[in-house]
Amino acid sequence: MATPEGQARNEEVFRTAARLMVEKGYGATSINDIAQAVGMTKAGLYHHIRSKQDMLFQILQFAMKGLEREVMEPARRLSDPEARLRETLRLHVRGLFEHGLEFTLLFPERRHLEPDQQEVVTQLIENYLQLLRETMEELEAEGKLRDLDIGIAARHILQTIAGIARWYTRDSVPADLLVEQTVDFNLSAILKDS
Amino acid sequence: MATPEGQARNEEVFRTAARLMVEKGYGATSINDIAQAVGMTKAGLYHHIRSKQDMLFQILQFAMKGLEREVMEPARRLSDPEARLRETLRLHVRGLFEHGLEFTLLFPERRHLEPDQQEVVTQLIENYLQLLRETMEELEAEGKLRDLDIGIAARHILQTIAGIARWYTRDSVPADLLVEQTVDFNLSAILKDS
DNA sequence: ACAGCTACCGAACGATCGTTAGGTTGATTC
DNA sequence: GAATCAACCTAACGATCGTTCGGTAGCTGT
Repeated sequence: MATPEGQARNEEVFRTAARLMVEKGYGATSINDIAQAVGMTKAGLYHHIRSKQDMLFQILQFAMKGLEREVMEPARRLSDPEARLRETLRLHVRGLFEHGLEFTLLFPERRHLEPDQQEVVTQLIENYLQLLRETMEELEAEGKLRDLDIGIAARHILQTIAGIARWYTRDSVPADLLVEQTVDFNLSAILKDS
Repeated sequence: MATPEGQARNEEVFRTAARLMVEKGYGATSINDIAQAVGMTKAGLYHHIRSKQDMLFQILQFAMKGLEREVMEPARRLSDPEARLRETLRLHVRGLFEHGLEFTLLFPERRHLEPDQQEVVTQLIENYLQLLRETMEELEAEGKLRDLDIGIAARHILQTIAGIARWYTRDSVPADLLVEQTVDFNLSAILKDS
């Protein structure tokens, strides 16, 4: 893994594994499947990974860190809560198929991890929900929010966006339209009409 | 299966299998797991089922038919589109943990079925989406709908509701509040404010 | 030229997988 | 009371699972 091309190969392994797991599920994706997809034997794969379970952990961490880096961090720089929320949703939908954000679909598969690993992953998603809730609280203080339960609304917003990766195909709908529609759907749901 | 208690046992097998599959995923739920959970050997299980794959098919069909019977059919009896949509969402959330509607969480696992079985299951969900779309078209004709893409909105609505079964626990939020909040969230998202 | 290291491989490990064959039990039917 | 049948069982099938062991080819620094 020290050499550049070694690191590239390593990344290819994890990326391929993540893609297969999204397609077929963690349990249904065998080590052999992954090895064949990158053109080696399963014994060879173990030069790159510690175990199948650890690989899932790495992938989930990678996905969640991507969410943090590409969505939450840039959005947090906006002080106006409405602009921040809009930017959060926009970046999230926009980047769903970049930076490995689509691998967040594997989030439910965290049940295959050890309890303490599960907690790490759960905490990362909890951070995202917390960002949504805090922003909604600010909106409420400004009198812009509808009368609603912030915790439930945050879950619903996350569901609509994360769920896109389940049904969306590039040719069904233009990406720009999808982004616009999804942002508007969620903002209309929680903001008072102005 | 002819005797009443035999049919009850049969139902217990499928219900237990469905519950385990929701908890652990189809691939991670072994025939042995299911057999032990209902107190028999895996050989004994095969008196009740044709195959593991067929069992998943039966469960998915059962869940989708429940959606049809308990949600779509009663809602369709309402002629006013806004009332119909409200009733659809209310019945869906309300009944999420009854009539086996929570087993719709297994919908993504349809990838483990044969192609023609997959199509049957996909068609049943498509019917639900179609009901949402048709109702929204009526609302649009009445001028009550926001300017939005009906196809995308239908997906988002379904995601919010179906996703509830992933995170909801009875003690986190009162059921009545959940129903009310979810219905309002989605209606606010698509209806013009009156 | 030799040591060391990365990136693999073939072969095998025990465990578990879904599935089947063949048998036993106890209740119901004629 | 013999026959039938549902509802299980034990035992085993071949296949596949994740993982490990003991190599080896090829490059790199000395």
